[in-house]
Amino acid sequence: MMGVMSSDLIPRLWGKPPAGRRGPKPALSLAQIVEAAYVLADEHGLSAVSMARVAEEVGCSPMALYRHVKNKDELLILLSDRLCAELPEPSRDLGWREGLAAWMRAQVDLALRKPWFLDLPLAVTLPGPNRLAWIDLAFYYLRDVALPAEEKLAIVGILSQYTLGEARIEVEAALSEEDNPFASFEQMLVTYADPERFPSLMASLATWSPAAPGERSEADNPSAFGQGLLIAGIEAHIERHAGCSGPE
Amino acid sequence: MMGVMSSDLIPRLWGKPPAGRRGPKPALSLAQIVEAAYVLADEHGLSAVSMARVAEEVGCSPMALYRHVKNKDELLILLSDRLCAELPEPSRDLGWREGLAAWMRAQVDLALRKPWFLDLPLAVTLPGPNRLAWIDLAFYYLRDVALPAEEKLAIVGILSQYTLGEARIEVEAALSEEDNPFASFEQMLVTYADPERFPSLMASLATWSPAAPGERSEADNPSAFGQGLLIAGIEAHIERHAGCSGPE
DNA sequence: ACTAATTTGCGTAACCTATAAACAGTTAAC
DNA sequence: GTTAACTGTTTATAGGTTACGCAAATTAGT
Repeated sequence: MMGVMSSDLIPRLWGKPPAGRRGPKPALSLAQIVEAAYVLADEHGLSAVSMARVAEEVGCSPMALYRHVKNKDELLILLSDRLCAELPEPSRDLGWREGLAAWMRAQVDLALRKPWFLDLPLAVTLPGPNRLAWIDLAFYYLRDVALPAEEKLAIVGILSQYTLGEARIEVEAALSEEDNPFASFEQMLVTYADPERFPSLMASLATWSPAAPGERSEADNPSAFGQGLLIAGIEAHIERHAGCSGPE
Repeated sequence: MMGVMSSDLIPRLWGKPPAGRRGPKPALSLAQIVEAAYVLADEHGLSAVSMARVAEEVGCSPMALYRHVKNKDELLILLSDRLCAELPEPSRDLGWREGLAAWMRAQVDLALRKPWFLDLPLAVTLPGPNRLAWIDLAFYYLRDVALPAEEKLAIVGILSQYTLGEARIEVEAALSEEDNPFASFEQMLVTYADPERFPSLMASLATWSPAAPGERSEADNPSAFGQGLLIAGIEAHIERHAGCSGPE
């Protein structure tokens, strides 16, 4: 009957100690499989990570992988947690503002270093040990901020999501070097944007100088704006709830 | 050699008038294909949207579709813009705060009505006419806010991204009715969370009462917190830049 | 106008991928 | 030893996509 929960993903994420093993010794280990996928993604992009290719790499039949992983999506979740192990921890001597900013930047930098990360179909990835350690770091920076755990969790979630978007923009910009990341967006606008159809948008954009190539509008860090906005929001929220930090 | 740009996606998104057609009259129209995909997704979920199934629906061979869309991903982009046509426009008599809140809520509500929306592999979807109209609405609410167009664009992007995450949470919660959306997250924590390994996280979570089922912690709107945070951030940014709204 | 070149729409065949199902060999527990 | 639990393989099916071929329609050349 196996009243097992819908997913053994969690034990697999955490390298569950194999229970009462009865059958033959496994020739493959999960770590080995994930590592093979990692190397493949790193060297040939995420598209090279097919079950067949991974199997070939570890020397087994493609279907053998399914004894260790429920399906390809699960392998990719494991892969994404594996990637989190590559995040370099910023200094712990930072205030929550600078700390979180560095925390975000490290993630964008990782995406720049491993662009295939953004090809992962993430959605609602359940964090594994490595990602959870990264979240723990965010909580470290927030340690002196007087907010309930659930709000901190929500904040970390929002920052993560923003970071992902920022990473996408920067990676795309880096790939089409010298080319504006909004190139296709701009082209679309100039070709089809109809002031009658999109009046508010066009009115606002009318005052926009599209930033000459090679020149950065604000600082040399285009993500500064979004980051600042989010940090400001957190600040405002903290101040607003400064007095009511008593229990209940 | 056809120095054609990498993508004819844009013309396709905008229902490009077919130029100097030379060959036989098309038996299929793009709109017809997208509509078939839309109906399939609506009735049987996104997994029912396979090239073969769509082709069957419009009465042609699977490969015929490739004369109208580059690949399945492009079909899905068209589909996602088609879905944006279903967004009901909130009242225009709202301040920017309330307007943007309603704008976000409408998107979450759409996701609740069409859960398959969240299965779309979106990433960096280039907006089509319908989505652009929706963005225009956001700019309408921001019309009296004195910020440069690029900052407004960044804000809208951040709100969109947050909304998507919020939608995911609410949809998941609605699917596992009565069940905590963080069920697996919580289970993972109680099983594996090690205070030595994740000290900051566990310290913060130690003061967390996991909210009894059926009870909502804050208001009956769990998204209030994130929305409030973002709106507060925007407010703070506006105030900070209140005086320097002059040109350059 | 008539033909030929060209361009376009669609189908067939073939390949790769993911994965379900059935199978076979292995080992520990009884 | 028998059995149950487990590992990996073989086989089969469905879906996405490329290569290619034929037919239709439009344009050019005469």
